Amino acid sequence: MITPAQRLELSEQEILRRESLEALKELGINPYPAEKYDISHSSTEIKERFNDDEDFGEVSIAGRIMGRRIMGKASFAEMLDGSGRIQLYVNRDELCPGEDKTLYNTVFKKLLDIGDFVGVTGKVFRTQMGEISVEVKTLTVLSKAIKPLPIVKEKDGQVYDSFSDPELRARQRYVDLVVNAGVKETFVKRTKIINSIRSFFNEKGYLEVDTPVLQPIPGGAAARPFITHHNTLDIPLYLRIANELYLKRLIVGGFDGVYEFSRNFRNEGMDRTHNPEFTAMEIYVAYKDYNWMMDFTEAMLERVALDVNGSTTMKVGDQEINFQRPFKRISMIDAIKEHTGIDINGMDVPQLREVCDKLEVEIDDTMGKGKLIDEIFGEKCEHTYIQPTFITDYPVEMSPLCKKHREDPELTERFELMINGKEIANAYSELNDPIDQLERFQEQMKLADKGDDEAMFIDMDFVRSLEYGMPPTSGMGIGIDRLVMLITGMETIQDVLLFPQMRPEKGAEKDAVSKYTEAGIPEDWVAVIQKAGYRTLSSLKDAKPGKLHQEVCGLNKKHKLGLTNPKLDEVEGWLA
RNA sequence: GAGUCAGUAGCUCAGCUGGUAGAGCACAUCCCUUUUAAGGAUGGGGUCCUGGGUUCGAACCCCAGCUGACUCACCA
Repeated sequence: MITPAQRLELSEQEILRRESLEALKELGINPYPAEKYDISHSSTEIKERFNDDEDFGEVSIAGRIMGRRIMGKASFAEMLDGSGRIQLYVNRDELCPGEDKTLYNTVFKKLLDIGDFVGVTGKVFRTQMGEISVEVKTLTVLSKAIKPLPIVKEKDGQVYDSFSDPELRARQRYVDLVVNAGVKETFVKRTKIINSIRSFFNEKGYLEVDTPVLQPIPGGAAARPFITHHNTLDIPLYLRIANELYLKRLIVGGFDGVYEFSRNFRNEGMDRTHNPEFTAMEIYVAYKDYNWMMDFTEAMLERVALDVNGSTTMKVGDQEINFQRPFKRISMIDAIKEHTGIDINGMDVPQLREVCDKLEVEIDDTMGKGKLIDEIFGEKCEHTYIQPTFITDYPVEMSPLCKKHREDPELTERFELMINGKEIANAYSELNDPIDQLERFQEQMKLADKGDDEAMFIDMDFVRSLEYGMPPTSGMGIGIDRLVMLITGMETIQDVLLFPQMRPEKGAEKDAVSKYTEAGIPEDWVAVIQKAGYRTLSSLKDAKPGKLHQEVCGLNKKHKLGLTNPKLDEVEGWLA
């Protein structure tokens, strides 16, 4: 039954659907049956395998009704299953060969709606318009939708009435996935990308591992962590900002190659490229250096492009990006020289500040040498690298976990991979000198004291592990969400996350029904009073009895609530 | 955190200089032949984000707030 309170809260269409739901039950049809429904084909299988010269035979398919075109005793409907859409042809006398035409006239034409799940069996054929369709012999209601879906129609690539509000799309991803073509495909691709990377690593014999998400010291990156608390231990714990230090401990422990797809958490801003939780993949391989890792990374990405797109080239916006090996390699200092004509090699902090002023690069007083160079690069060079390019040899101050360059102690053996003007991967010859590592951590602490709230914490257990000896190792990290954005051509991280973080939905505040009844207002009328705008008991204080009386009587009539209107003096009593 | 713009029917959006709230799709009723973003006719559906203010009169103007989008700054 639909209660008066529901009648007030639901839209007309929702009420109609609930009434259809009741009507189905009265006909003895369970709108939410428990039994499984056997499916013989997916819609795409049917469309792929249908051949006009052969009898396809009977099929059994199930999915959502996404559109209906009803014409007397014959109708067409569109069914959406997990693989795509297929047209159904529903003929009254095929579906109901006997005298009783209820299933067609009442159930199909009146009680079913767009969004409902049904299963059908029937024969595959091609209509006069040339569309491969299923002629429905049996129809089973599998699940009734009591909320109408947005209707999105499409013809020749032109989309009509698209469900486009970015907030609603992300908040109600289930609706987005159902009605917007291509959304599913993005997420299928995401999984394909991850699977491709995983098989590439597994084929090389590297081991996928799990390391702690709850960490006593949030290490391995410079970022503000989420803090939580463990009751039994009575200690603070942090959600991981990176898994690097744990993977390196495993290299100390004797694994030759380990990797992890790591959900990381950073308590920082949110925008089109940042979500509080995101996925990074990190891999560490013993006895390798960053030159080897560049070759390896190239091979991995070429493989991913081939696995996912079937080609090493892909269009991103106006650009065509080529993942064919080898990628361009250039040192950071050379990149800056190339784009600004200035050779910063060997410059000290005052000189670098001068360069920044000259290039109109914004800086502040807390910035050290590494940060200054990074600013110049970020401002003048980064965005120009459209084709995959390795930028190598970063300043030592920026890379506290990275080994110093074999030829220049001012630099580190680090590379970042730029594609389409953005950083996609980051890799080092890992620092395995425990004494150097401790000093670098201490440098970070000094930065923290200077006000850099992203400087790293010191993880003494990690330093201890290095003291036991870590083989020369190269590690690489890749931002999976951003890689997926690149490969799927999506412009925001929200488009490649199924459930991006959102501000909580806030319903308008309302007092509980009991608060009203305690004040002597009959329960039946509470929802009506709230609908009239008096959502809290206190807001009712200033109400004029005459006006309130008219309002509630009006709502009773308008929404066909079937309540007996109160007398004016009764309403006065509510306000007393 | 700053700036710009937006919030009107279930969805997408009009709404002029302040003067009775609109369209398409969806929905309902009726008609109907294998139709295809089906068609025809008729109809129902609104807290114009919220609260103040100005005004004879506010969806529209002013102020405050809420929510969102975009741009910028920081982080991946």
